[in-house]
Amino acid sequence: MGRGRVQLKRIENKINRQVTFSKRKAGLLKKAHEISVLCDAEVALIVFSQKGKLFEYATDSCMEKILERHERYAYAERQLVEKESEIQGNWTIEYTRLKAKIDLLQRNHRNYTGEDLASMSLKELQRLEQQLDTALKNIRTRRNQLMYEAISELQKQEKGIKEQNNMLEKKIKEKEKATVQQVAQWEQSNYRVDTSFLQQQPLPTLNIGGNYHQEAPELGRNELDLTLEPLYSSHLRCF
Amino acid sequence: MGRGRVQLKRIENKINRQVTFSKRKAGLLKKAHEISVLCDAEVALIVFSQKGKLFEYATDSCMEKILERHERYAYAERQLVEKESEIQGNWTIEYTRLKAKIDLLQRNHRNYTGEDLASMSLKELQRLEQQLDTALKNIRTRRNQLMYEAISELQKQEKGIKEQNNMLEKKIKEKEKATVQQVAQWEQSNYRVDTSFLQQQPLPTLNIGGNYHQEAPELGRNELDLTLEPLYSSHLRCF
DNA sequence: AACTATTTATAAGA
DNA sequence: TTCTTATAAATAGTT
Repeated sequence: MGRGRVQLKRIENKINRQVTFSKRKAGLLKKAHEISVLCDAEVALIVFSQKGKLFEYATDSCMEKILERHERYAYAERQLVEKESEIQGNWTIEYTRLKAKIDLLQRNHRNYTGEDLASMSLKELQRLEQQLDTALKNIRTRRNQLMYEAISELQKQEKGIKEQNNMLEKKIKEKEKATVQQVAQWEQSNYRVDTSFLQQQPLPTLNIGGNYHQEAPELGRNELDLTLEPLYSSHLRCF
Repeated sequence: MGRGRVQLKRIENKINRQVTFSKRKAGLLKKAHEISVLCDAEVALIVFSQKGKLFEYATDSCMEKILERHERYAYAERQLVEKESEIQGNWTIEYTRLKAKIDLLQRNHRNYTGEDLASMSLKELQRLEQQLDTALKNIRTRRNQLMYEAISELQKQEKGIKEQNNMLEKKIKEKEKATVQQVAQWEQSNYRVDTSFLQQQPLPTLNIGGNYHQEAPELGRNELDLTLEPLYSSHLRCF
């Protein structure tokens, strides 16, 4: 259609090519529109010029709809998008729900710390007071229990240490007794003997016996000291 | 191009429409291909027949590449999608954050109601006890204030009513006095007068005077009764 | 699907 | 880019 036959190959002359592109592009868009109207078809036409400029036609000016239809048709990619937006929707709802929950909890918590009482009725205050009173009783009971346990443990440890001490004392006395007897024997049989080494021999045995029991009591002592320290921890104060 | 002129409107004859679609579709695909080759352009053409059948042409048979380029180019829709998925990412983070917050608040709240104390250390228990004690003090102060206000209001109203009563009593006495005098006068001047109606005359005046002040005290009474009712409201117990 | 009269598109030139 | 115009191409109606 024109003054000469056209071979189906790239037009090498740049100007020619551009002009032809312009003309044919118009024709193509026109024909796309025509078939769309005449034949009730859905058409999407996308053209990028060599320079990268975009031209497009879409039936009812709804390119996205047609492209989506195409993707659904050809690649079932649409299902993916739907799934994503569904998740997104759920998240919006969930988000709102969580926010509301936090709001309520925080308001609630403020009341439980004795703040924001102005808006509460006498009835509500009495209810809150009762709840806190109960809570406080539970807490005191639990605290007392813990303290009692700690004291019991201490007493037990004290008793253990005392017993150990008694035992050690007994051993020392026995050793001393034995030593005295031995010295006496030696002195009787041989007057030249040197008794200076006897002051070192019994002591190691005494130390080894002591190590076994001394570590546990020390740990117990530390634990109790910590729990009775002044108050400073505050992860109940996050909000 | 054809034996008759064609109006740009839907071809009503179904057969004609289908035939025309078939012919024009071929022409359109051909022209799309031609411009693509001749002018070195990138073309994507999507056509859905009325029946929903898909026909497509794409330069270098690479539809997806062209569609992606289109989305990137024309609507910056790609950025939108990215932004959305970014929001989605934020939401995941936000969601986790909120969940954690709720968790902490709930654990916290359970402690504040005296539950789940087993896992708390003595130190934590003491801290909690102190907080609840303070809260309870605040709550009791506020409750006492409210009760005091209610009592004051009642006393004020009581005083008002008493004053009113005194005034009314006074009025009645004056009226009686006046009546007695009048009767005495009438009896002096005329012995035939009927005095039976005099027992009804002053009473209406007394009732009218009373209405003005009696409504307010009644309201005050109800308010106090309500606020002192037994505890049953429980929107502090949502979780 | 093929034919063909006609319309339409467009290459080349201005 | 646009207009003109000669001509190729497309296609409506027909077979």
